[in-house]
Amino acid sequence: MSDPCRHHHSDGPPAAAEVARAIQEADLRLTAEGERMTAARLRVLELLLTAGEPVKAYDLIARFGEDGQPAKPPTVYRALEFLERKGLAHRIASISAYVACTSGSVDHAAAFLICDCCGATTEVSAPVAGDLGRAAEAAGYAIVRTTIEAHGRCPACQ
Amino acid sequence: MSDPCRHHHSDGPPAAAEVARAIQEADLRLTAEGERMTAARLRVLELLLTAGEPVKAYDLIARFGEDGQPAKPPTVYRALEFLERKGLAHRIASISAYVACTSGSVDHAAAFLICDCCGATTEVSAPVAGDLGRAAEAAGYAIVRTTIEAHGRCPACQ
DNA sequence: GCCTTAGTGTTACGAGATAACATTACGTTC
DNA sequence: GAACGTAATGTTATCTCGTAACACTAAGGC
Repeated sequence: MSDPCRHHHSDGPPAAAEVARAIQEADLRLTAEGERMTAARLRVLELLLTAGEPVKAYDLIARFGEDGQPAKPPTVYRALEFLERKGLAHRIASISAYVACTSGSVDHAAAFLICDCCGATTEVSAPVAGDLGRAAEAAGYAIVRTTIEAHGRCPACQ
Repeated sequence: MSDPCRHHHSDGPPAAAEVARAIQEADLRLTAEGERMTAARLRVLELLLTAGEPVKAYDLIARFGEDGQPAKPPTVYRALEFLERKGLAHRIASISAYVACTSGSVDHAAAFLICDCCGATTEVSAPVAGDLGRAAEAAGYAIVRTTIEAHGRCPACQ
């Protein structure tokens, strides 16, 4: 947010019911895959979902304890690593922040539109077969994962 | 480099003559734009060009002095900020590293193919009018800058 | 019950980046 | 060519981000 505006007009955090539903869905899926939704993972996912926008790791650490007690960094970083591996969260490298995944598909390449004004972030699907895929093919690269982030202004901030 | 291979087979650092030519070119262009190619900026650009691949900021700091004396962090970070602003270098967010620009065009969006095996990095032009541009348009975003990085294996490492 | 493995707790530290302020070099104007 | 304003640098300190290492605990398989 190089030039942040004061008027905050994101869609706002999702309702508690939506968060609960997303968590339940994630829980089911993990169980089906033989993975464990532990307390720490659940808490971090909950924080990400509730925020509804990218959150810094140390903000998660600070908000971790229900009683205001912060977590130890490894606790949160481990949970993030797991959630990312499972496609439930993404790291946004250009701002060193993390966001809950809003895409339905499990194994997907993500791309992000990030508003430098209000911080709103939109996840869009990243078709690997597109421009970047063609460039990679031309160069003979075998792509494993991508980081695609566009910064600018959202409709409301223009 | 999550699974680094031992066989190092990048193109190797560019010849001294090439580095010298690139520096001279940059120098001319900056002067024409009324900018100053100061000692610190020159040194950082030289280090980036000589490396021929992404370099961590603290490696630049360590190598900064000709006599082995490190620089102070702000010295290098300021030079990097300047070089990036002038299109002479790029930051690669997904690995927190910096690389000299290998594209001829001055004001360009860059994309990178990064080999997780040998570290070789190829800069390709990032057509903003492509997939990402369409997604942004559909969402009503006005894009200012992009971070596009693909990780995988280069031809030699496959 | 015993064993293996996945996950967590804790301490400490390494790496990445910048804030703040004093000082110096540069080009311009008169 | 002295005075001034601005760009760039020097310096110190600190802040943020992320992980190594090791001890411990919980969960599931046999």
